[in-house]
Amino acid sequence: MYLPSLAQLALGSRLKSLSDHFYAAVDEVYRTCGAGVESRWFPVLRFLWENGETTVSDVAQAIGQTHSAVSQLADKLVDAGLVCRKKDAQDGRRSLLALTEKGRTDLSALGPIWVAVRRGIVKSLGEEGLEALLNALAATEAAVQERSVVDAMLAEHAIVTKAALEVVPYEPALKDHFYRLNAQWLQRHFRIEDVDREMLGDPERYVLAPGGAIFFARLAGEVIGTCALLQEAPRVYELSKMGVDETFRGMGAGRVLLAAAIAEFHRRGGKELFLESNSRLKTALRMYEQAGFVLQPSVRAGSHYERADVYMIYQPEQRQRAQAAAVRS
Amino acid sequence: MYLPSLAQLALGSRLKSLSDHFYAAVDEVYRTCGAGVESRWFPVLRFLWENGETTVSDVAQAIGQTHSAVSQLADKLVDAGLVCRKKDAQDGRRSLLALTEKGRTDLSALGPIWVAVRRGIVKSLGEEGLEALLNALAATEAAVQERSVVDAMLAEHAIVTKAALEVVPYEPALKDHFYRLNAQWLQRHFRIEDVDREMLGDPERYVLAPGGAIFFARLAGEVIGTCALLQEAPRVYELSKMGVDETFRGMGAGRVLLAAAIAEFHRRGGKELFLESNSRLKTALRMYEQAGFVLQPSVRAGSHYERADVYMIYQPEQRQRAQAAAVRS
DNA sequence: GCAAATTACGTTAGTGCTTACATAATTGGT
DNA sequence: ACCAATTATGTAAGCACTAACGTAATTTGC
Repeated sequence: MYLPSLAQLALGSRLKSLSDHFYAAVDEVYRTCGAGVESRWFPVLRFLWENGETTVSDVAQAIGQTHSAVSQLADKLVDAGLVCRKKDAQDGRRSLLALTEKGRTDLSALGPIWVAVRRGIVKSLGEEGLEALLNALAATEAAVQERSVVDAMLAEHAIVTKAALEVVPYEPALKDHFYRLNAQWLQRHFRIEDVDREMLGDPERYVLAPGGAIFFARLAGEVIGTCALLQEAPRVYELSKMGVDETFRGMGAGRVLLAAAIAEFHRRGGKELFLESNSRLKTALRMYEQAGFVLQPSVRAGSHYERADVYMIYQPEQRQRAQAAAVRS
Repeated sequence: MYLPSLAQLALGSRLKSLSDHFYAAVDEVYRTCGAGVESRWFPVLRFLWENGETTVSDVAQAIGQTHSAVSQLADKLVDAGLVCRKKDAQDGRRSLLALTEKGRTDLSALGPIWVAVRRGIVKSLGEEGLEALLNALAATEAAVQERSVVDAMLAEHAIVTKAALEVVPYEPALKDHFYRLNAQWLQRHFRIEDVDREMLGDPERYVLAPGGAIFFARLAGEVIGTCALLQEAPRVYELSKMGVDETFRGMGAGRVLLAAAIAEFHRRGGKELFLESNSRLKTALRMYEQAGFVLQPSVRAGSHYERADVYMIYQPEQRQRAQAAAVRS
């Protein structure tokens, strides 16, 4: 399942999907139990049952839909013989909805089914699971009700766009981010190998001490990406451990981190810069290419990683030549 | 807001409503930020962005929708210039979807907005609130995925319909049900008078101690109805405080409770049993009649209740005579 | 007391998705 | 090698809902 990995970003889709599942589930129960109703009728029917004669708008207001929706649904319920429409004597604009005798008896007969629905949900989600869901829903409904979500998003957008993307060198306070940001893509696409765990857990010892460097990208206070430059041998460096938080991709963090690492490589007078990666990481590979890395025909001899099936070397002149050739053709 | 009060029973509607709210919120943000995309496109676009060229079915599978939905959405994305369709060379049936150059650059530009969306949701729901929501969603998705919800509901339905309706006498653990079940119909049709509140709040003192009895109807573990027998004077009893949970009406709970109370009246050697009620409670009155109560021409003198406008006495012989007369005519 | 604004509702057109069906390409069993 | 099943996709029809509009009734402001 892919959607859950998008977390907050696809809430609408996930909620919709769940909603459809529940409607379908209840409809199936109604059908197999021979009840002549549909799950989407429930809020209206139940409201009428509890409140007696009510206007269309009142129902709409109560169940959080438009009056049109209620009006159209009422048509169906009238067709099904469950509800009747009356004109309000006091106010000629109003149309009063009420259960018919048949509606009332049919709903009474639905009792056991509703009980089964309720208990079935409890059973399959668990007492606490259901409790948690209902609480979360109630809280979310409250937040959404007063537009606070939209406002918060727009406010954050102002903050984020105003904030500059900055690259900062390693400092001990950022140590955990080094692990977190790399674990994210490793777990998603591969698995964390022992050699990763060592280095990610103690970057000062395995990266900085041997003459390497680490950079972090920070945006509006959030650490959203990292990248390491490892010293493999005198004047030979490896670009590695590049990770950008999934939810912050596409903001150029990778590019600026890469640029910072390359600048550092030059600053230290390096003469060879390479990287190992995996062919699955398409976006990353494209970015490496654009930065001046050139794909080598074979894997680097004696790689540290199982997952390495791509070997690139930083050769900006050669890349420019290749690009020029592509344009000419 | 009415829906939340329905808790589990209207999950579909509540989730749908929330889903729409989120879609609308994100769309509003996109619009005010001038992004040329719609919130519903997000899962597809994001998936293509992360995975490059993919088939329609793969996308559909990943985002949990039908291939038709993806196919139709792809049409729109092609119209918008964000996506292109290619035929797969290996497999002529397949239609490969991929971001166009424009699509890729547009999505890159969307980064800050996605960040804002994410952070906005965090801000307005709170760190823990969001965490709770996401966890609950994930758990629910898992449960729903494997049909366990439908199966559980059907299983419960079998249990509920097969379960015998049992009547049990009062015990302290059931005290709160006495209040709950009576408050339900009182609030619906009348209001809770002070005399009610006293008795419902402390049945041991006001019902049992003066020589009365209370019964509960239980179905598959759930307490769904109650009924009290009050001792008015030596050998004179009042039937009162009969309440059946609205969602369990029509299952015969009222009838068995009534029978239990009458049996208890006989067991105690009572010689007069009466009740006071209200003419609005049509179904209840019909039930009383069938059990042997006979409507009296006037209200009982010195009634405790404002709402009493019906006075009935338990006279089974007389009722039989009346019935016989009705048959003869 | 009467026009203007508001309210209540129904209707229409449109959207996003589904199911059902149609079609073309591929795979598999014999 | 060939016909039947399967797979991948597109298309059509339908459903639930919304937004937008129209109409009738009521309220408000002067």
